[in-house]
Amino acid sequence: MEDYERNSNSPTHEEDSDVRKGPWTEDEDAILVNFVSIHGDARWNHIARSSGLKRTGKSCRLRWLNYLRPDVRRGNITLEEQFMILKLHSLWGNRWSKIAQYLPGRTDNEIKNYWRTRVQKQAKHLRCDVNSNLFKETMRNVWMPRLVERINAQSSPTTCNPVESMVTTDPGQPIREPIPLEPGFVQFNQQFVPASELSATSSNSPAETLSDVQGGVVNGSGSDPAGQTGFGEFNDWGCVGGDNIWTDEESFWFLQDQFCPETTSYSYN
DNA sequence: AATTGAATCAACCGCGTGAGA
DNA sequence: ATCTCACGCGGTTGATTCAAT
Repeated sequence: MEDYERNSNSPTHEEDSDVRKGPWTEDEDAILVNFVSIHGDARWNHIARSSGLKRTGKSCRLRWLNYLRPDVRRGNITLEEQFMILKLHSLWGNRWSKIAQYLPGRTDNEIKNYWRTRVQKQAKHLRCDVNSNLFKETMRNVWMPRLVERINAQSSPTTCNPVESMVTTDPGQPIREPIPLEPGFVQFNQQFVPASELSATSSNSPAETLSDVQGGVVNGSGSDPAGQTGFGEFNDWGCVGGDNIWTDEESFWFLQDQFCPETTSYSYN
């Protein structure tokens, strides 16, 4: 028992067979919730031992944080959340837990999964690396403005302000606890976004601020080879429903044309 | 209806870090 | 100053679900 208590991260052989792995049962969940309500969400090895769960402290912690915690949010990632993820990832890279701090109720695991499944899929679609300049430019100049458009479009004037008016230069007023507020951040749709990023410009693209893309054409050229008004719905981007203007394939070729014209040979229908 | 491949997500693993002895 | 331990983070895996054929 002492050995087990000393190092739950490297169990001995006998302990190994005693440690449960895999999906949690409802009973286990109930036990864990009960113990956390008594002991608090710390000292995970202690909770694991004293609860009688044959789980490691690590496993208990993960289950609590990602699933059982009362304030955990489930369901689809909203457009605003997608925007935040893109924005914050462009600042901090794969700092999932840090990004998660700005998305109340979302876990680092969920955000990480979102990035890997949705965002990296788009990179694959574009046949480029997720860290490549092409992909970053696509994100900055097409997808993010497009998300802003969609966020504004879905905002009812009576219930929600357009994005432009949600951006404030006053970082001194925290909206939600326990979102940490860092100097230089601004509020965007009840979230805080680094102010410098909202007005950041790309070296080879037109100035691009949130207000620049208000309900408008993105990426300066605004060229829509199909003579239409938008860039499609990017269904793979988690945008379901709506009236698709472009197919994924058309979007792909458009983006390819924008950023890798030398490699593109195609014709639009 | 059955099969297969892709997508999704919960959970595990290894490593780094910080606190305390 | 060093060691041990617990915790947290990011990467990865594997089971399940979904969609296409």
